[in-house]
Amino acid sequence: MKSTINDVAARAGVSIKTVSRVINNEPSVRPATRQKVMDAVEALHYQPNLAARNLAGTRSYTIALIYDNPNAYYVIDMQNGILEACKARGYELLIHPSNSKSTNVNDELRALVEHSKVAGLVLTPPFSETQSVIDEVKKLGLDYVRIVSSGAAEGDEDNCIQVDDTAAAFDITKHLIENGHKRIGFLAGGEEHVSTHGRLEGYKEALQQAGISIDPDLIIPGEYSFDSGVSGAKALLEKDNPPTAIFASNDEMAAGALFAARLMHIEIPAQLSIVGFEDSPFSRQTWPKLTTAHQPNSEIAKCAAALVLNKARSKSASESASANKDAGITKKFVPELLVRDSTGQSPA
Amino acid sequence: MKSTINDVAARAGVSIKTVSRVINNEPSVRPATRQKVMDAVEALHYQPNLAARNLAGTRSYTIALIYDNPNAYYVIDMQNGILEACKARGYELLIHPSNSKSTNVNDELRALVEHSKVAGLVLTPPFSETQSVIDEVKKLGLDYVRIVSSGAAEGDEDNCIQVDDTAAAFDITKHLIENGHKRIGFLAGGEEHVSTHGRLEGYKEALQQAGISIDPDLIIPGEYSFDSGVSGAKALLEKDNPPTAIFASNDEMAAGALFAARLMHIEIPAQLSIVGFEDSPFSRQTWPKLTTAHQPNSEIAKCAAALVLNKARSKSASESASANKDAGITKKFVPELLVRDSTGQSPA
DNA sequence: AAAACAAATGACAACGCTGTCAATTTGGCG
DNA sequence: CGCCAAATTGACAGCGTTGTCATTTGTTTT
Repeated sequence: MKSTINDVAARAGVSIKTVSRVINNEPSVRPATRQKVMDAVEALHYQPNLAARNLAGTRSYTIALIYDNPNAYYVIDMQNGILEACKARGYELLIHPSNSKSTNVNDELRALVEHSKVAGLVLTPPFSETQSVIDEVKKLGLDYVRIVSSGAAEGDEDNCIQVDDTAAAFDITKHLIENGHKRIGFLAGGEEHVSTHGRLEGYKEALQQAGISIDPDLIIPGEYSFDSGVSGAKALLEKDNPPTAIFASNDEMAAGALFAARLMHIEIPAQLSIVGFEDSPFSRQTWPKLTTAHQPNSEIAKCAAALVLNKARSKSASESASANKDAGITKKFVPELLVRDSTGQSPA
Repeated sequence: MKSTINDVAARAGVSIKTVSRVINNEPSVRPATRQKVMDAVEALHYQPNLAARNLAGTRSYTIALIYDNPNAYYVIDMQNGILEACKARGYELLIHPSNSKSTNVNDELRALVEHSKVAGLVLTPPFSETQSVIDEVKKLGLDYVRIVSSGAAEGDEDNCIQVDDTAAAFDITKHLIENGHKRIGFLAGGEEHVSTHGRLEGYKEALQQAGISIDPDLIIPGEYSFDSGVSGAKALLEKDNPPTAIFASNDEMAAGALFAARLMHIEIPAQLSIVGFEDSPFSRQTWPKLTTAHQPNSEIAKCAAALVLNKARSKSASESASANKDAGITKKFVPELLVRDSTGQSPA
């Protein structure tokens, strides 16, 4: 049967409290004793019982992921990353999908906290960028980490994992410019996302640096959806002086743009280059495969979770090495350019 | 602060044990007493503490979802459905993604059960259709529900939620036939999935019933992927006597088929009809939108979870109404034909 | 070498609930 | 009315941890 802390204590010849100290990495345990205990833990394959810990302790061993995102790929990636971090530290994950339209997120948050003791929260866009949600989380006194587009980190950098959309968009645009493109269309994502603005910013910066003037006519507002990509690209391509390249704000839109181009019998990439953003499976389910910026969602989530876990832990009175605590946690990601088959030289 | 069972007991003027009886729906509580307690529960917004329950009780209030499926849409749908059922009954969900290639699922199962007391399991394809996994689950004495294609339910119907792929495939094919199609290509999914065979079966039955002979040349083996859809459709359309309609075994393949057709400048649905299966977001991200069979994954998952929860509960010694226990749980689903824009009259 | 202090360890009571079993109440019946 | 079985209720001991605080052991200091 499963072994308990008593078994370990007996085997190591110490009290259960000492075992508790060792497995919680508390100070005031002699190295020799610590070793004895760890050996016993090893031998018995001991794993602390989560229910007991949650019940007895002041701190909890559960974190929650709150999301409201229609993009299944994104959610799954996030989840997997967080799960990985949790598993490594013996925490449990509570999944909480939420619909910001039909329910009041703040109420849900409160209920969540009251019902299950939760150690911390991982917030993803759009919640992570919504002030009222952030305020509520703070009010509840919860540890949290927000996964946000760089612009939304403000004075809260300690609690953010940032994605530098601007830098990545800059790189993508630069790639197009280096391929001789001078007229580059931009399909913007939803206004409410901070990333939308960041990506546009990067696009503009790259053009400016290359001395190419910005043509507002080539910037089409839209949403992060396939349909929006289709209509945006159409609008662009039906112009008198159409662009030779299109920067779609995400892969889904790029797929739509690709489709629109195909409908108009435009060859990709010979006559038109198209880029996406995110490196979601979408970008591999098109023909040709999309040039895009790889956004390591799973890794991002893993870092976010690790950060929350550290926060929760450091609250517990005694903490040994709080110095290099956050070692190995990247707090700022720059999606990397991934050149595939949808971009090429500008047709002169 | 959060109220406990003691608060409720005090307010209702009974012992905590009686409160426990009421919230667990145990018999032997006088209606009047029950009411008093329920009023107190109501007034105090009492919610039983999960950690305490898990620790104290013999049964657990956690079920697990084990999956190994690359289709993010599918997984999210499943998850949401299960989560809904869990929330309704006060259970918690443990998510366990697994990779059958890199790890041994059976070991993972064992670890899962030993570590966290788990009340039951929801298994999805391909695990739900893998004998060795099923055997292990049984050996561990776990309650489980398998979500399977009808063919795989065998003598285990009590533990299965079935999806009748054959019936749905029959309906889809019939729809094509009714539109005058006589040469219908079939793009098959992965051999290892039971659904693949079921769908092919339905296709054949419909043809036979319509008196159309089955042309093996029109049945192309493949996988449930976009690329497979592209190449399969190409193979079909490059034939001397190409089909006028293509039945792709899922939406992803259908999207691929659509793309291949587009590349060959074939108009959809004027020159060629294409159908998918599943009604995943894929089917709405194509142009034209796909005719498909709606597979209510979220609902299926919800039923599966409800069933597991019932199993787990009925084990607990005292159960009042075990008669109509499974009321409202559908155990067999037939995906429903959804006619959209990718199918039309056969040219000719 | 003893006193004084700090570090390491342990005993024991929670945590909020369920399970067991004993105590009490109820209702039916002679 | 009183007695007995059945139905209802309650007292209390865990479940496997952590937190508190007392105790023991080790290390300085003088």
